[in-house]
Amino acid sequence: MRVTKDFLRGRGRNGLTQAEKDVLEGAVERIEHLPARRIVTRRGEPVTNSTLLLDGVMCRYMDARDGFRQLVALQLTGDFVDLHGYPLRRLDHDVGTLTEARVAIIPHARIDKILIDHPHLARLLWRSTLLDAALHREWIFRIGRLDAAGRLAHFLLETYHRLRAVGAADGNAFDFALTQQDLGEALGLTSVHVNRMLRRLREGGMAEFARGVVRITDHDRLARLGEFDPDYLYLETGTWNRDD
Amino acid sequence: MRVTKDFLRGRGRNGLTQAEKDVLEGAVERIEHLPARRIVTRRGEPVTNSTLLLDGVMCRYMDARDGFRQLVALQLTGDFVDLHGYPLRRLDHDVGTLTEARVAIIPHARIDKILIDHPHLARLLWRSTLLDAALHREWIFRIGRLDAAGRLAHFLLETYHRLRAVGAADGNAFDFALTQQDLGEALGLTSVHVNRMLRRLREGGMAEFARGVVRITDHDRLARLGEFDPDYLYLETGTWNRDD
DNA sequence: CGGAGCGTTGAAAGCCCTCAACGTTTGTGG
DNA sequence: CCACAAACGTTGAGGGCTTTCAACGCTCCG
Repeated sequence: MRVTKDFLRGRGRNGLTQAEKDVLEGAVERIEHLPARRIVTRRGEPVTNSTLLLDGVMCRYMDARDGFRQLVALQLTGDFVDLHGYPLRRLDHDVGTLTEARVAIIPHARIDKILIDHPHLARLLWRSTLLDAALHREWIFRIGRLDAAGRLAHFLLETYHRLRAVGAADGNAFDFALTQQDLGEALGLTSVHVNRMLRRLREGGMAEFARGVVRITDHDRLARLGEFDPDYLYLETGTWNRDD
Repeated sequence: MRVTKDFLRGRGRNGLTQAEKDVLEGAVERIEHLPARRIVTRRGEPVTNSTLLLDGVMCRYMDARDGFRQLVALQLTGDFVDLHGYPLRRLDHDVGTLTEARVAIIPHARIDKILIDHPHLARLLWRSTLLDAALHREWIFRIGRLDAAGRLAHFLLETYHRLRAVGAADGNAFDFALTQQDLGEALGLTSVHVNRMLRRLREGGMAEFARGVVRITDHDRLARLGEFDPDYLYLETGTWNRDD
């Protein structure tokens, strides 16, 4: 089984030729296991490898003066966590794990070769970094324009659709080992208020989150509350994604 | 005079060879003039050209149900407004002008050729889209973790440093033809509260904004208030020298 | 010169935060 | 298997920041 099988899965992986999948797989230098709640990269450090997340949940974040931190991205299975470090050479944020994680390490020197020898694959690598940017934009919208309940609704649906694309959502539920504090750091809220809003969603019959499992109980009303439209995820529609 | 002279100016343009500058200049199909307050591209539309902003201020934004909009990016001289539309093929947000603008149109077919023939230039184009992503991340931080005065301070400094990089800030002042409503749409605030916070910055002797001109009167205190560090702008000189 | 858009200011209401206490779950060592 | 501690989750009360609503002044331009 290829370790890169979930890269762009459900989001344009079908645009890769078999040869390109082989090239990408061959670019992996090694696999690493990371414990939960570990800082992986600090902002400003020069980076020479990029990291493909195979399993687990990681995040990118920035610290505020008051000790709180703001998540700027949540990385799930199949995501390149820091491919943007290839053109940028250093990162403007920290990277860490939230759960235990398994990652594939890809040296930048091998991406150099891809740019020269495989321009079409290079364009898809570029594209994958821009899917992250589209997520960033939606996060700006979510924090800037939605109230607390709307932000939570939007975030849960975003995560649900992303996980479904890589086959990690089972029906209307998915495993999600984040704390209410984590949710608050992603949404610009306190954990106390996240707790209250989760209760509101639960009592409204829209979504439940307990013991590391999220269940979407009324997708339509949740989407209306969070003004959620999965357009920005650039998901493939109608195609079934086999494991290759 | 090259129309692409401000592309990556102050932010890595020196990494371009003369030949690459020529290639980029040659990729321009035509120049267009746009009036102020015009919608240029609507979300979802397929895009086949990319737009380099030569002069003026443009923005990217998303509409909320309540009629308000959230800016997700502000584009200044030298910015590619929608280069991400090249790998993505369609946009997940609207694009519009705030002031009159002059733009260069670059067909995607010509970028295809750059990817094949000029991998190093391709990497710098990729990089320029990731500089936008770094701005997105900082916007998430700003809206998610700073109070209203901090957001405003941070935003004014960000704009000041970006304009300085392309030679469009004169000492501690720069022309900035936005309304307080525009600022609110960028910062997730109402125009009324923007007004109050501008007064606070003015009375605190930190910054002034009147008649389309911003003046930074105490860079250090403003930076402290906005927790601003220009690191994420990836400016070439690394300097954020005050001119006072 | 009149109107529309923008800017300014005040008062009141609402959303979210802070602080605090307590209950629940998880993990660890005896 | 139990005891215990630490982390996480839950709930209430009060306060603060921002919004809402409203009114009015200013500027610019047709």
